[in-house]
Amino acid sequence: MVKLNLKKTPARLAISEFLSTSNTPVDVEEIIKHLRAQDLDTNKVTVYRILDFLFKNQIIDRVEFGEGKYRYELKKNHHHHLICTNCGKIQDVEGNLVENLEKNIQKDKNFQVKSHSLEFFGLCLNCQK
Amino acid sequence: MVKLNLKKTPARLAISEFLSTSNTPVDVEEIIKHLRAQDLDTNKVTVYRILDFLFKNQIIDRVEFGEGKYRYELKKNHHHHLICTNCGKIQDVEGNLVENLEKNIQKDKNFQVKSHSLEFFGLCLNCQK
DNA sequence: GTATTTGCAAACACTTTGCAAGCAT
DNA sequence: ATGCTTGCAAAGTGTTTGCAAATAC
Repeated sequence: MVKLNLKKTPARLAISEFLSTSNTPVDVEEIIKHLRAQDLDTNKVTVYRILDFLFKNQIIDRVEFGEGKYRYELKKNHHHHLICTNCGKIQDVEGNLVENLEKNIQKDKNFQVKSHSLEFFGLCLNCQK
Repeated sequence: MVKLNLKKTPARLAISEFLSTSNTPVDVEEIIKHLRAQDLDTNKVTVYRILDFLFKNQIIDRVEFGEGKYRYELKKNHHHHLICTNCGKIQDVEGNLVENLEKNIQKDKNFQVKSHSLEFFGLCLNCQK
């Protein structure tokens, strides 16, 4: 793991554990619900702060699926997501895939692709100096 | 254009015009700033309602770039975006590209890709019934 | 013991809703 | 004339901040 001044508080341990076992990006509400289920009544603010901490230390990724809120997942090998616009189910697609993507997903995953968004983050020419 | 019960109010005309001439997705703040610049003091709520109207009628797209807010752009041929994480500049990448993507962008666009996100929207097997 | 972490209250940013007044057709 | 559109006020989400109390080490 990363070397950090990380105190192992119950909330942190539980959130890390939850993110480890969850196989899709989760939102804050789901995290709190999970904590409650194991009798941890952690304040929402604390959850945000823990996520912020993990995010800034590059332990987790923060993603958006057009819902107007963030989702979080442990950093792992690069992958994409299949988001069902009907039930909200989120599946991972492993891969460095790039070609005939939608067709293959349609075939291999039985997922009816309606649309996708591909965004790049980085530095434009001016900002690379 | 699409046939709609669309009254041509000043705000709608100005927003449509702005979206037509803007070559990147804009947020609500930018729209309001633009309207003010031409002496249209349109209420923020009205802007949201007009965007909602255009979005629901599939005239515009609504995108998210991990900023915690929405951006809007006229629907057009499929493309991706280059978002500078330093200055916020957004560029379009035309295409049905899928392969060696980052390398090519790096080379052709002089954009230093740090990361990208590729999300698919559609229906999972259960929801296709 | 001490610095870090937490909870509470409050604020903040973005977006949506209810309702009455105003306007385009 | 009338139904669509707007403005205002308010509320609804999701997220962040200030500060004092609690806690891990």
